[in-house]
Amino acid sequence: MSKPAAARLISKVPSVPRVTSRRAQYSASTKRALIDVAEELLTEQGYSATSLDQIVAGARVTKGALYHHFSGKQALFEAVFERIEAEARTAIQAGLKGERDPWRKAQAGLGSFLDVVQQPSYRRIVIQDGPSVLGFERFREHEERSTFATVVEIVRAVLTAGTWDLDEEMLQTFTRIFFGAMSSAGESVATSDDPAMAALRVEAAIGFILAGFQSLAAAGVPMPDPARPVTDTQD
Amino acid sequence: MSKPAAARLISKVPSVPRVTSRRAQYSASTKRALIDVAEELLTEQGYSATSLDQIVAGARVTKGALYHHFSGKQALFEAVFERIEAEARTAIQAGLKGERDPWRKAQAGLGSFLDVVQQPSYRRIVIQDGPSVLGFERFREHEERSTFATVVEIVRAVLTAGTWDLDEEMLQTFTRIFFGAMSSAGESVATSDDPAMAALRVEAAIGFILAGFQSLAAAGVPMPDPARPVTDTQD
DNA sequence: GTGACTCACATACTGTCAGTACGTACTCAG
DNA sequence: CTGAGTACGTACTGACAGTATGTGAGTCAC
Repeated sequence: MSKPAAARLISKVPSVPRVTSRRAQYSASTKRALIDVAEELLTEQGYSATSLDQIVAGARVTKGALYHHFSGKQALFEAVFERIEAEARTAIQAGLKGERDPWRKAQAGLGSFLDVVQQPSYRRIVIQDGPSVLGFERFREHEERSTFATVVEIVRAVLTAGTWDLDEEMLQTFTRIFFGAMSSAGESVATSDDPAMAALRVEAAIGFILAGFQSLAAAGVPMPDPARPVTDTQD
Repeated sequence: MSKPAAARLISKVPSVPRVTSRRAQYSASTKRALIDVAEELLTEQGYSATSLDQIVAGARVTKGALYHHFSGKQALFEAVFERIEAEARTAIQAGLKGERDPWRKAQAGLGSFLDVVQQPSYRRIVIQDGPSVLGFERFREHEERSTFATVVEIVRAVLTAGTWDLDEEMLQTFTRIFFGAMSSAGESVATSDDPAMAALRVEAAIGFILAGFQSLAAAGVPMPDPARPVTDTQD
């Protein structure tokens, strides 16, 4: 009994033209199954508490299959990580759709981010285990390409709307700050007893900070330039 | 040879009154040695890449000694973690000393925080491995008791100086936001090619945000209250 | 001082798990 | 039909966290 049955589940092979072979479909299916099971177990138990034996058992294959598709445990983790982050990115960008005003765009982006960050898989795999398993370098690289890249554009829109002309360095700095603020705030929302209320508070607080920006813009206060000494900003 | 010589290094046993027994001193010394070696190796290699065999070899004891003092690898990590965080806290509070004005206090606190966050041991053990090894719950508990507690007081001072009366919930929210902002900014400083310049940029950016607060305070803009529906703060 | 007792380790072992080496069935091009 | 390559399965190894148990050096009561 239970000879590890490889993948099936390819229900409707279209009798129409052969674009990929059945073998390739089987292969892709087992790879997907591995990622699916891994995501579930990694979310529930975390990286170190999840064994490869558990994963391959859940996917009804053996370690041979796993090591055929992935170079190791970390690579499998990274595949799961990438999928979750990609989903998060599209969710956030979907929330931005339609918003034209930079300030409202920022608020909308924050809202969808606060939704994303409450998903257990995102919290556990991306936020909690991500930096440790991938190392900070690789983690940062992923970030830059996904959610962070989205935040950069929002912050850019907000700051240029404030009529400040900014060099790229300061834009990066502001984005890092806002990104960190949102991550930390999102985490407090996720762990709150009343996430909905906590989310409202976060949105209010960030809104207040943005209002401060608007106030400074209205008053014509210039963006500080750390390249020049502090004393006199203008001659 | 090389029978694992237990701790010595108790150089000057005072012939004066017995406050602790020699045994207790030996014991405390080997415990310290374990924590010292563990901190070094954990900083260099990270948690999972550091084996207990390495640590006990470095401390010139055996696993028996380690498991006598600590319940396991995680407990040893936590001891190291606590010491590093305690040092960070005192360093930050030392930087606050003397500053009376809340706004200057915030800037000073930020400055010392940016110093702390550049230490390899803090970055690796607290920021990178901490959440994953301890789990988010325990990590948060440590945070609340150390650096976070300091930030709460700074933020409270700043906000009350802005003449806003705030409920505790919003204070917590603002603190979370600032704490996250500082952590993320600090990390970008630490990984920067030119940390000194990056630190200046971060200080300028946070200063700008604080200036926004001051501007709102001057204009008499009230603190938003998410408990009540959105009132129009804009023109 | 001397035995009893306990603490602070050391030694030897076990179970678990990531990773590897190698065999094999199945598919597909020619 | 056949050789080749893919997509696995099986069996094993080394490393490592944790445990069970032994032991000798302090410490203390008398």
